[in-house]
Amino acid sequence: MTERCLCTSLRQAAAFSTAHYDAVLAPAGIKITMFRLLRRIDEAGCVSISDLAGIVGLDRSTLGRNLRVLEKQDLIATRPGQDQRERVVELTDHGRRTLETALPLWRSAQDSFAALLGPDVLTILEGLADLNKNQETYEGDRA
Amino acid sequence: MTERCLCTSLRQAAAFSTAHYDAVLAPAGIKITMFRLLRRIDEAGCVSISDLAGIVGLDRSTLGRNLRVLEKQDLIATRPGQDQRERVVELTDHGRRTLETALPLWRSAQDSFAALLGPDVLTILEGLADLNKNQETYEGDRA
DNA sequence: CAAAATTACGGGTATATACCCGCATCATGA
DNA sequence: TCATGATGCGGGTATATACCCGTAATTTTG
Repeated sequence: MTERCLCTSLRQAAAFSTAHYDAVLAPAGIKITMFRLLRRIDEAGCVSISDLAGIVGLDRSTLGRNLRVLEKQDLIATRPGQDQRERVVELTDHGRRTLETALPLWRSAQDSFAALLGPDVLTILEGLADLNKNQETYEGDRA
Repeated sequence: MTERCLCTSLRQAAAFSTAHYDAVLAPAGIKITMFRLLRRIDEAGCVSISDLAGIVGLDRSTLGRNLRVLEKQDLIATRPGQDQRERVVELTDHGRRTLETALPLWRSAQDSFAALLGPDVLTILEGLADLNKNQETYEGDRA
């Protein structure tokens, strides 16, 4: 019985949780990763890709590709900003409706997952999310 | 301040931890994902892809692709098994040496990460890894 | 024993992610 | 004002992962 790799445990737990949220969100037609982006874009209103990347803590190019998928599904729209280098992102109507459909589903996934974990684990998990605080420029707000 | 998504927190924590382990393992020329596979293959001695997939809890095709990378780096060798449908995997000498180089590095990554988390979180995290127990056929052994 | 079901694998495709590089565009300072 | 440097973005490529499908081999069963 080799000692468990903490990193591997975390990765597996993340994969498990992702599958759980994805399954619950399925009726809305989006997955947890995309839900997260939509929610952040909704909050931000109208952001550049780089700014959003800072907010969500993703690489800019990663985010760009993810956004292209969302755009193809007509969930978001992008257009050049005042600064012609920027592309500015915002939700479409369809994106807003999708987000509204997804929100109670997310709520339910969140609650059932929290119940599965139990209160102790919950507290810990919230703390875990702050590991990244150093890396990320993003700060203060929670999600 | 929107409520944090537990799934996203977990995913971010996993990403952070992965970066940590990868950085520490870098001198050995492998990442934590590959280290994990090498270690399991070493334990198993000589397994088929499907069996190994069961052990590590990965999709067979995912594992197949990962193994191809390891094979290209001459860390493992594959050959057809007695059952001609199977491909059987084992470490090469280079793979074994790499694993030996990597082990103390992993140890160090594990210790520093554990220290970063603190004992409470540690206990929790070990429990988290068992979330998958249901999904996975894999059982009993730890890593 | 031959037909049918099962199993093992690879390939295609998709998601989610990162890094590096090049090309625009903007901002600055000589 | 205009060269130089910084910034924003996309593309190329790579890793890590999954699902589905087709093909080949084995096992089961009638």
